[in-house]
Amino acid sequence: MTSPPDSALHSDAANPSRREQILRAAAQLFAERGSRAVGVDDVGAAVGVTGPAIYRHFASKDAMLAEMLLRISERLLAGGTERIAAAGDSPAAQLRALVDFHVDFALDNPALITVQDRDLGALSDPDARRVRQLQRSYVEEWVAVLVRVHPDASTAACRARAHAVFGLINSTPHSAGRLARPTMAALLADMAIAAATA
Amino acid sequence: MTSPPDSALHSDAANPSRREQILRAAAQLFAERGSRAVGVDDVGAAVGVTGPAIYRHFASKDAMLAEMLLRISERLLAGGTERIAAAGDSPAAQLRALVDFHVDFALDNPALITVQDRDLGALSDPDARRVRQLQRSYVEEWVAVLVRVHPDASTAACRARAHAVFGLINSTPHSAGRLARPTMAALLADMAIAAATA
DNA sequence: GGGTGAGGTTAACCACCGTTCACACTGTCG
DNA sequence: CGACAGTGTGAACGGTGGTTAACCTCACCC
Repeated sequence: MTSPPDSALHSDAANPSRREQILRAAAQLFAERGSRAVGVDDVGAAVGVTGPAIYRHFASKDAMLAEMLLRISERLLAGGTERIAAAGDSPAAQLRALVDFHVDFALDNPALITVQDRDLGALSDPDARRVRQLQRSYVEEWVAVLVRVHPDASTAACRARAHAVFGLINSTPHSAGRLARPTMAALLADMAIAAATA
Repeated sequence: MTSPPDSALHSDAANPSRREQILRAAAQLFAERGSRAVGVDDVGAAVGVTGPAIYRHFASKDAMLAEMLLRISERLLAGGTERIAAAGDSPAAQLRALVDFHVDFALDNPALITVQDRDLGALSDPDARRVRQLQRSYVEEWVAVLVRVHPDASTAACRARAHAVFGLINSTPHSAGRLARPTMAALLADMAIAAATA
């Protein structure tokens, strides 16, 4: 409202639509308190409107959470696919690419990381199924690479390995901002590679 | 009820008091759905009583959660202290002792691990402070060891390292039971050591 | 200039859930 | 036997919070 240039009707990263503002604010609040502890009034207040105004943009509070989690899973899966393709054939290079990608994502979106594994259970059954399917696909990308890194290890072991590496990298929200971003990124990536290749 | 030997009035691990049964059932339910999504009636039903019966054993639902989290933090802190003392002077041996301890704890109590970092925010302010203080003490035990393992690294970096290792080991609830317990324990411990010493 | 549609507001509705209450049952102890 | 403590029950209360309804306003456009 104060800034004149709102070209069309929609978002542009720097000038996000109301809908986008709501999703971002909700992600932040959900990460801090958990989705069930955050009221629609809280989300509204965070973007300067009242609670019921939310319903002009989302069918329900659950739909908001569903869209949030679906987007995260899709971004991770798409990003993983892309990075693997760009990394060439070497398993080590592919692993490094995946690690770097996931570290960047986690450092850029700590709130999303938190919500993703805390509030999955709050989704409706069909939404939860869809999100889990995307997550599974992403995990399997990692597993495929890890199987090539450890030719004599079982797939199950590689899957456990992948989850462990996710846990390591996703610890970011817990050790918030005490280290400069590049330092933190390098530390996490080194640890992740070491754990994944141990 | 089926087993005759209920010597005094109280618990004995195999024959836990009603109070203890409630805490265990609640931990399980809280881990599965999140404390705010679990009703008092659910907890009651899980031990074969109605919801209000809970109040014969706990002052409130929040008090239940508080006791649960306090116990976890205390067990971790006490266990860590004990294992370090028993490990001798070598930093590498102390690290190995901490890792083995934490891996065992996580594999034995996946539900508690989940609740601990998902529902801390649901605690009342004074309870949350107390739990965080215990957690911090436990983290600092790890940091002290890690500082000796990495003499030229900053304390802040070692703290981030500790959180990352926790994330790695605490991934257990996500990769539930596909691997035999000893295999899983060895895998996690090896990865944790590799990450911690990278 | 009046119809239209997008986006907000306030007030009300309603379901759910933590908590309390009044009462019942069962043992033990004096 | 009768008090009493411990534990459980069903019913009721009250707050919270998601959702809907009715109404308003403004930008836009033929």
